[in-house]
Amino acid sequence: MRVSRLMLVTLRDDPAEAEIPSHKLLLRAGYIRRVGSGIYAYLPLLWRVLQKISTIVREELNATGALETLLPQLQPAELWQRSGRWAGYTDGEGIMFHLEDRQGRELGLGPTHEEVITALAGDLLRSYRQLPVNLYQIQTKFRDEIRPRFGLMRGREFIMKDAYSFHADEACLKQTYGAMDQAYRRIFSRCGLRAVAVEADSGAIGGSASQEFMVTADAGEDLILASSDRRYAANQERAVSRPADPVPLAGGPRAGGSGEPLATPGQTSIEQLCSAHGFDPSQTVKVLALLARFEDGCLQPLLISLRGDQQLNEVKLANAVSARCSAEHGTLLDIAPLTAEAANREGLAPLPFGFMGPHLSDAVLSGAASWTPRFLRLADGTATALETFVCGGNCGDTHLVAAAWGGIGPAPESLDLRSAQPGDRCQHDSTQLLEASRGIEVGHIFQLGRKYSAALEATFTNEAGQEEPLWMGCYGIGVSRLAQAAVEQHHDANGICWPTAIAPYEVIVVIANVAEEHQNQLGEQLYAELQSAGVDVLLDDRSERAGVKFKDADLLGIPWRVVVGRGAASGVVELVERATGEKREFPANTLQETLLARLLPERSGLLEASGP
RNA sequence: CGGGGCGUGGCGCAGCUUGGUAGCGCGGGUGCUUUGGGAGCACUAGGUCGCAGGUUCGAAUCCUGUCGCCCCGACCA
Repeated sequence: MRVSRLMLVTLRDDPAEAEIPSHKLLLRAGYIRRVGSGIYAYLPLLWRVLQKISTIVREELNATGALETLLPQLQPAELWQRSGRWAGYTDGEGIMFHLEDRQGRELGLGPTHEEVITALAGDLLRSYRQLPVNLYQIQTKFRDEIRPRFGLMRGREFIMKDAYSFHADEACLKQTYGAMDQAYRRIFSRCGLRAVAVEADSGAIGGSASQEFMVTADAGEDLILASSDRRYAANQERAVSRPADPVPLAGGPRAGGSGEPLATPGQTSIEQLCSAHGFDPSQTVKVLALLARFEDGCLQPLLISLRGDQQLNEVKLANAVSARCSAEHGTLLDIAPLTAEAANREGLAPLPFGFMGPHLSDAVLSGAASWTPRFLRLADGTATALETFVCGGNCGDTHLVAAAWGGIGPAPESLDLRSAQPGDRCQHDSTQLLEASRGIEVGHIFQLGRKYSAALEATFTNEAGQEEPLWMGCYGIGVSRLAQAAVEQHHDANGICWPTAIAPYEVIVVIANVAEEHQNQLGEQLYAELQSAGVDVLLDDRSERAGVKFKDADLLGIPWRVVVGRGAASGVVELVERATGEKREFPANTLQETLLARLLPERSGLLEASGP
């Protein structure tokens, strides 16, 4: 391709709309244009990148025996109502764009395809003899994101590879899950990305085991916690650790465990309480009042106890609340702090905010207009493990010192609700500490189990002749996000440095001065030769000054640059490697050999990392 | 949705406090010179100052409303 015909529009200044390097560079180098919030045009250069990534994804998935397909994006509401996700995905903070056709039928624009694929699988897969099957597609997904940001990182329309596998039993599912894990590692490696696999929460999709693939980058939206020996890595949403030991409260329980009242005027936070009376935060129990809202309209007050020095992990809490209530009340829509104003609107007497203890009576909820008049009481294990502690006295300006479970009432149900923090000791080895880094989630694999197949009655006949729901897995890769993540990981002050395997072009031949006939002729000749050797090559034939063309070549990030300039008359050209800046001069007639020797291994991708 | 910010030629910005009819840099076009790291000179085209009301003799500037976009939080490939 000739640069003069490429519709190349590069920008000298950073566009005001972009914040992070990859977003700025993709805009400046003419790879993308914003059409609306979270909606981008993939310009010809980026489309080539996306196609190269897609090819790698196809090759690796096909090698595992997966089948490519293409499913509809416009999906009937009825399908989603059957799986029970229509309400959750359209009400509340639902992410599904939905519409009505002129017959008044409701339709959704696919944010994911579990429903469609499971319905099809239920139709087509009837016998264990047909299993396992793994289907995938690469296409645009639509999600009404609460806040689109960072260009392609979180768009409302984006390209995703999604795959769904179907199995006769769980062992087979685990086998395919493992194969996908390996395929994903090869895909990211071939794309030139440094990616790490981390344990993850399953989120709205549900299911049991799940693992995310994170491209490490400062601009990443997720916090990864990993042990220094690399044997453990998890998303903070999911991460577990050993909490620091509490500082024991001297003297044991007082007043038979019901605690001794202490005047704490205006001391509504753990910090204020501790600094006023010399307590350590780990000697206290803090109590959070929250309100869970469900699909069926149920509003369930929550009373959560945590050790004072710990932070609540909202993902763990949401999972715990769903597990206890969703069977009766449907999808958990959200959990929000229970505020004084909300309590007032319910017609309740004021709650002792800032002085709540774990034994706050359900009586404070009696007469509530719409809430369930009983707290769901849960506690983190660090709180229930305390023999004695300081907690709120359930009336204004009073705390209880040296209270104990049993003395103030029974301990709530105990589970892991705390956020693991950088610096915490690891569970697998307490000499290892968790270290934090940031990551961009580019892939996520799930063992879904039978959630969707049971809901949509997608069954098969097993070896014993009985009908049972299919076992399912699902596996996603954010293709357009991956392209931007690659830029985030591979750029410098002058522009993008694409890994060769996903670069839009592999080589750019720059004619320094098109007015010089020698240069022109030699440039054209090299361009033709590289093309016929199967190289993806650009020819910068524009009548710009050399400096402009060099700047553009660097900004675009083409891995190899061949400069046809002063040496052209004597048949000498210069070869420059974008990533390192390394320059070497060659006789033009040996260029192709030298270049191909470098290009061929780079093209196949498999990185230094997985090396010999 | 809560909090913060911004809308002025294609892009990046100034002007707004203290109203007087719009400017700078980059980019575009033409010509000459230049030609290995975003060239120089000259000429030139291009803007209902997001939109709608209001105040005023007069509004980019002040007031009200509205729309759009960006950043921080909740959502996720």
